[in-house]
Amino acid sequence: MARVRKTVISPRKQPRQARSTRLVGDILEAAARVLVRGGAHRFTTARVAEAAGISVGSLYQYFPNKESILFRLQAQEWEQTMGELRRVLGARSVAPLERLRAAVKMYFRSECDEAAFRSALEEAAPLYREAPESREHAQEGRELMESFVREALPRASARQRAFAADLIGVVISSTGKAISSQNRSRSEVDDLAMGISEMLCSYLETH
Amino acid sequence: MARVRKTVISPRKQPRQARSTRLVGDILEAAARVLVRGGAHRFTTARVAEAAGISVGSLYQYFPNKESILFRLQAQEWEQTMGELRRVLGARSVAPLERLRAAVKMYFRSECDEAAFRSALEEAAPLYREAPESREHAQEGRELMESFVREALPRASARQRAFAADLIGVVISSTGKAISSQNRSRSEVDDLAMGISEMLCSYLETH
DNA sequence: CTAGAATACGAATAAAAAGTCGCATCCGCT
DNA sequence: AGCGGATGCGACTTTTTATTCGTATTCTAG
Repeated sequence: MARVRKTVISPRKQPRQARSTRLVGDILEAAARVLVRGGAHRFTTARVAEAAGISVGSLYQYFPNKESILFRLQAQEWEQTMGELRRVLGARSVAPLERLRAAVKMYFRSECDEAAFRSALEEAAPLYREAPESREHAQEGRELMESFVREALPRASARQRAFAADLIGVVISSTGKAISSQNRSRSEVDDLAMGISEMLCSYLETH
Repeated sequence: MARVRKTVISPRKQPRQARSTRLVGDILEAAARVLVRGGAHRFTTARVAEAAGISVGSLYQYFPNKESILFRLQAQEWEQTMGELRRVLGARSVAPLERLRAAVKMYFRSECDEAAFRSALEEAAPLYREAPESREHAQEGRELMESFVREALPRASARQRAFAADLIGVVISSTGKAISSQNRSRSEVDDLAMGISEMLCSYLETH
């Protein structure tokens, strides 16, 4: 039973000159378009190269395989979203529950506005999820939630806080995925954000 | 822009004799094993046939394509889960909120106990999701939630009820998926079920 | 018992896709 | 200018997969 799925993601070679830096950027942009247009199913290196106006050979100079392109796309998205979440949840001048509400609203909106891209990326997740880099992202998310809960529930036990952080994390991330895969209107999404953050806040208030 | 993805799912031919009936059953059992073992990624008709101890040719006598096998697996699972949900949520002798708690617990447990199968099926969803039969399932689910909410919130407006049903449906189904894909222990899952149903119930109580 | 229908078979076909490699071209530096 | 490394190329190889179809076998009705 050798389950040796070694998911290699790290770039094959660093671009040194200006043209190759541009090339890597072009590949990522084109990859996003290809992914949105055809879903994970039709995402092939040949199509990406064609959409970027380059050859497959060039693509493989900087990406060791197809998965690494998808991972880079996901990583960019993750970085941006995490930055915004950190900013919203860490705003000390605002009451914790207000911050949570704002975070949910912001996150749901981003899932809604980029629904096609996010859901396609999610569909492709099995291809890059095994990479160690992906696990780090998950860990980062957990830490963010824990530090938020530490502030929101300063008098709770560590055990209670860990549970609350897990619960909130699961609810937000999973419903967020549902939203991007369901093609909902922005107003529907705002309503859902209201409802869910209300639920989460009243949960926190009673603990 | 021809988006003609005709997802055909309906069986090619009905089994008439006993041996072919058995064969169809064998295929579905083997398919489940293959899916669990290798994920959607490694799910091929050849592997299914081999695991079932038959030939590909026989497989294609009763299934028009690979997707239809996956759909049948999903449909079986759906039928069973919907039956149990209907039973729990429809138990008139129990208070509505109690039923909701029981339903969440039951659903989460089933996701946890069959995690490998459910998450593999979810991974394969893009292959059969487009079929009209799949949309019917979603509709069925929505109707069940609406009829439950009609009972739980008899005095709410139709608009409020529709929103509550949607909210509850989204939260339960999406967190359920998260659970099956995260390989959690049963006690963790029970705790989450408690937390989430508490949230949902307190939401319903204040409306 | 036997004809014809149903079933089972699996080699063969055709399509698609990942990734490589030898060669041509370009860039920056001396 | 001209050298060496960096870059870009794309035809080609290899692997994998879905699905078909002609043939052999098994069942069942009369």
